[in-house]
Amino acid sequence: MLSHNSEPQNLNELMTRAAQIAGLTLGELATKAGIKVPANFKREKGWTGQLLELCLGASAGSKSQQDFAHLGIELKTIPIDMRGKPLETTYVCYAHLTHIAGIEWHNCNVKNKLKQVLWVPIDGRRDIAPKDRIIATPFLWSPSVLQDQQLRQDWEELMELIALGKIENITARHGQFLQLRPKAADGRALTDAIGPNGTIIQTRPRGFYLRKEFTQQILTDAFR
DNA sequence: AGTTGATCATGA
DNA sequence: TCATGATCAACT
Repeated sequence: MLSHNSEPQNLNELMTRAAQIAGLTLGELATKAGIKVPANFKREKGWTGQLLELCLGASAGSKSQQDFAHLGIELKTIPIDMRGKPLETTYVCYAHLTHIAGIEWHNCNVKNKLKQVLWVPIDGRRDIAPKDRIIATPFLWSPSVLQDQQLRQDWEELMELIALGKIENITARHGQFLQLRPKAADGRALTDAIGPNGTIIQTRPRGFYLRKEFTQQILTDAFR
């Protein structure tokens, strides 16, 4: 990175910066940052998110917390098509599969990550070269009472299955708005989980993801 | 191995 | 065509 912007000191500063990148292509933004855009994302899948972290001044290296911890804001890019529809699900956080006693919705990672999100929609159509993909208008979002309830219901259903040792029965088809899917370097990665009868088993690491139907609603509300 | 940033690619 | 399951890279 040639220019990692300083951390925005307040919400106003963050939103001003975000507004200034709207309409730029990833190529134009990358030039400002002094980096090159990959021809495709077959290898650098998280490149766009990292470019935005760089340009908006997200606290780099500070993992397992919000991108702008002092502001309580999480940054998320979301690929959209010409009509503004999400092209991918949205990763939320890693799912802990053991030591889950005492974790409730109100103090869980999913709820905390999504308290306040700065969404940055970006044209993600694959027939457009990454350098030509245009950044749409970023906006701040917090879950509505209904959205919180929707996520909570899915989360509780998934966590109950995990707690009951049924992780291997969970597929991405569970959950209406929040789903659980593999999240690892490859299929060989393993982590501890609760198995049948409370034994510890090894399974593929998982992560929580927002379904497109959920993020579509967020986008619709934001631009309505 | 865990966790962040995500998109890819194949089967249905 | 599309979502699920798999995968890639960086950093700790």
